[in-house]
Amino acid sequence: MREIVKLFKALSDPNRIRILKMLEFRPLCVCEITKVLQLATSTVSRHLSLLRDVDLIIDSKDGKWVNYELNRSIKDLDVKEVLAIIGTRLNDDRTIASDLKNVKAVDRNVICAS
Amino acid sequence: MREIVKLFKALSDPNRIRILKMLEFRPLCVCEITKVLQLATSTVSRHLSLLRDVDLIIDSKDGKWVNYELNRSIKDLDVKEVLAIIGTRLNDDRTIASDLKNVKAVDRNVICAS
DNA sequence: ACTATATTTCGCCAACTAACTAAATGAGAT
DNA sequence: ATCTCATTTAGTTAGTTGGCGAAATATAGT
Repeated sequence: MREIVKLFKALSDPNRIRILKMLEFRPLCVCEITKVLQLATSTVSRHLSLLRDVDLIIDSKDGKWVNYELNRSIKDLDVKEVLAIIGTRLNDDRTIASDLKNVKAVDRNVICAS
Repeated sequence: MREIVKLFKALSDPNRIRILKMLEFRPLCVCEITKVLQLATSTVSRHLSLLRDVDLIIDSKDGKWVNYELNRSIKDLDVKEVLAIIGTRLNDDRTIASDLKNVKAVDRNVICAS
């Protein structure tokens, strides 16, 4: 019970949904996500650790960057299905579409530390 | 976006999940749910109106009672799928199992106004 | 070792949530 | 009309959440 509630809680924030939809396109580092969402880095980091806590995403170090990506190999059925729901939805949402455009344009080597 | 976030928010509370699982068994009035959850009536009423707001449940008047039941004829795909997820989960959860037992034993004519 | 950059953690504040009690509303029974 | 009971709404309070900036941590390059 506690787990599934935690999962839904993780999904009940627009910025976290935006992050998941961005990660559908490709793995991203914190600063790239920060750039698109226009939030403080610390805020984005907090959102990401929340999403990781419920296994929706996984992280891996890459030099000074931390890459976050959707956890596509998850075994947990709840997470799997919820991720599938998110995947098929919101593609015509204004914000989501705009985010996708921004993600495609973003390059961590150019954008971070600016 | 706002809608799907609202839907997940509605599901991110243990008492609301318990209500949904109880309603899987049969339609219930507010006082029956109140009895099982052991919360103030007003609190339960608020939870129910929240679930109704996102179309997870529907209500119908029956004399002095208001019956709440799962909205099984919903068209919205998100709501439909999420309801299906809830439906196949949590049946072995302690609290949920106990709630089911209590719901089966509850009778509005005996229990309400006690 | 020192600097620069990326990320995380901490402490704070404003907004929201879930609980309660009390008051208001609605509908059946006397 | 009045009474009773089920439910909803309003007002209050404690706890949670999401935002920020500052400080701490980690890693790469000089």
